[in-house]
Amino acid sequence: MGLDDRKLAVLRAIVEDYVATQEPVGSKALVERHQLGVSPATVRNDMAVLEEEGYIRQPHTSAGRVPTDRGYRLFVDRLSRVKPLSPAERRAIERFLAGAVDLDDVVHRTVRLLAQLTRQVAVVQYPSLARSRVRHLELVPISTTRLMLVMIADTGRVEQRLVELPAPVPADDVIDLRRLVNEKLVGSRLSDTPPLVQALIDESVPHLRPAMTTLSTVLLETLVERHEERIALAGTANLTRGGLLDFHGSLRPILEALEEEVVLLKLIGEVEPSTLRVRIGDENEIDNLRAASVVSTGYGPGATIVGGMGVLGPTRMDYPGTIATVRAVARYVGELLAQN
Amino acid sequence: MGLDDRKLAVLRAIVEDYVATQEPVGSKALVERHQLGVSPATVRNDMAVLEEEGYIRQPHTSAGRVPTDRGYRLFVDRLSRVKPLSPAERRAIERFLAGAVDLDDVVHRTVRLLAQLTRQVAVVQYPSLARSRVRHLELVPISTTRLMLVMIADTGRVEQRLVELPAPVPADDVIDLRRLVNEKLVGSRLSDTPPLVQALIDESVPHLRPAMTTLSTVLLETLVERHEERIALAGTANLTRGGLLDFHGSLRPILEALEEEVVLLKLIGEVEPSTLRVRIGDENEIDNLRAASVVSTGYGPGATIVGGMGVLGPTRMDYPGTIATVRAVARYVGELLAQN
DNA sequence: ACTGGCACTCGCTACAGTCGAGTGCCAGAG
DNA sequence: CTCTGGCACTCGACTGTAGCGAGTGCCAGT
Repeated sequence: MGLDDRKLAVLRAIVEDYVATQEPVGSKALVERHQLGVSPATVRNDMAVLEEEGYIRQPHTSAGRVPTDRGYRLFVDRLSRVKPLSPAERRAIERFLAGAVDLDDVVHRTVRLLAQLTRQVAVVQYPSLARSRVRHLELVPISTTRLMLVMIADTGRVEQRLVELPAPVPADDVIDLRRLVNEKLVGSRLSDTPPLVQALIDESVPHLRPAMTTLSTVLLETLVERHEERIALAGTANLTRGGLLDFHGSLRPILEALEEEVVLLKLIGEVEPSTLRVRIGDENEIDNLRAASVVSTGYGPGATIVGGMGVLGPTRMDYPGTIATVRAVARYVGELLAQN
Repeated sequence: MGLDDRKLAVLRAIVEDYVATQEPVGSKALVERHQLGVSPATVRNDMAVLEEEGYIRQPHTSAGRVPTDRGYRLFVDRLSRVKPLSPAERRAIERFLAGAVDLDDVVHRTVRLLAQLTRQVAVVQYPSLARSRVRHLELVPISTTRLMLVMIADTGRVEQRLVELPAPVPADDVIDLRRLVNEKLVGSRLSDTPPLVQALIDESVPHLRPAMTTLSTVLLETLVERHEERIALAGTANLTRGGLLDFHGSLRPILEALEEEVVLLKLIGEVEPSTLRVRIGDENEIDNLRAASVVSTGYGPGATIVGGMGVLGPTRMDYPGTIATVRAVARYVGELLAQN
């Protein structure tokens, strides 16, 4: 229960040393590397208490201590101070993102940047369509029975889909269709479109109705319900950093999880009003990731949140550093989006 | 030099057994599992010759033999018969690809399919823009000084880019611009556009020239020169299959290579008239992949080739099976593209 | 409440010995 | 000339033993 200040200091020291050295840390080494002002024996007693409370554990009887997931949690919640980014890092972020020409480019650069700065796996969700507004819809005739539907969202995201029309539609009608859908849908949230789309069908002049129905179906099915979310990933090579000591010796489950878009979305897509989320080991809902930790946050222009981004690494990671980096990158990207 | 038929049969047996068991194979086991019709001693003599010629080697003095890259090469070139796909596999391919609604979808499904069937890492290049023809160019005004340029290629690929205009351009002029670029460029190969684009600028009426210049720059820079090629990847989790025995114990270099688009393009993008290419271990130009083999081929509607696809795995892979799968998938995708 | 001391645990390393798979070579048979 | 059986040899894998040392828990003393 009562964890006095020194015990907390000991826990902090253990976490820091273990993260740095990747080896179980013993009482003697601890008093040497940190100014705790007490003897190893005293530290041992504190350690015994910490172990009893489940914050640290011993891999083997004759080894030092290692933080448990619970220990990391306490560390993150109460013991770590935010580690301010170095000017060099700030500059790197700015420089890296400044050159982006495109939304795709922004996302791409961001994910690489995150991976590089944290030396871990980075995940970035494209601005969610559900949270975007329609800026423009374009219909491009490919043949008399085929249209390419292009949707441009206010976040800069562009999606396209081929539409197979039930019957040939002359060029003039395509113009009408384009005008209609734009009039009705521009400015609305994609998540709010279903009723609007229905109205669109109902209000169409009869000879346009079949085409409009197909068009609407595609609009709803693919743009709203399906593809919906896209994800960018980078830094998987960083998983091999710890020489397989992290992740309980097998990258398999991690790599598998990273291949599933759904899983990734779960990881970083659940954007809550809260600013930043840290999930440590067991706290992950996804079984395959029980050996990993995830630091994630939402991003977007101003206070709005249009998507998530995050970083995945071993539970034994530099939490303060990672948190600072993720937060900073998210803010920069948000500012960048706000400019457009 | 003279490798008589039996020696070749021995080599084939060694490759097959080693691929299957992942363990060095000895003379005794060989005669047991294959009907070679001779005694272990004879096989040993043959093995000695094969080793001298560099087709196999011994990991340790008291171990069995393992094929060398050169051995695999000989096996692929002269000893393996094509392994026909099982009907189940054929059906899987058809079913998997049939549901595709979109080019993106096709590529996405293809890469997953390849990874699943071969149980290795799969790479698919999107239809190369350089090899595509322009079907349509669309300009969507975002603001008075911003246009969204959308290009639709005849392969179904769609690319977009934001264009920052040097000065505001009224809506009417946008229409003119659109007409002009479409008149000039539709139907032409992207790789042939540079001169056409130049002509476009020269022939523009003066007041459109600045806008046209910017537009052309973007067109060339981003669509032709930069993004250019896109790549889809799947199955990285399969790298962990061999329990790190493959790949000389470290996935690091492989994962690193797979993160570089440029590298991937080198892998599968160099599409030659030849139908299918197998690069074994050392034969790879990319240092990081010296421990891996790559089976790649081009694909496209009919005889045209619009992109590449391939599979990467340990040198110790099932070449006949992989080759058959890659070839079959590429053909199906080609047919699918031809239908559009 | 902290400290020094001490006995104890147990993983790691080194070393020796055994086992066995696999080889190379050779003499003899076909 | 080719193949075979036999035999001695090599060397990695595995086992068991022993010593080392980091680290602990506990206790008596300040």
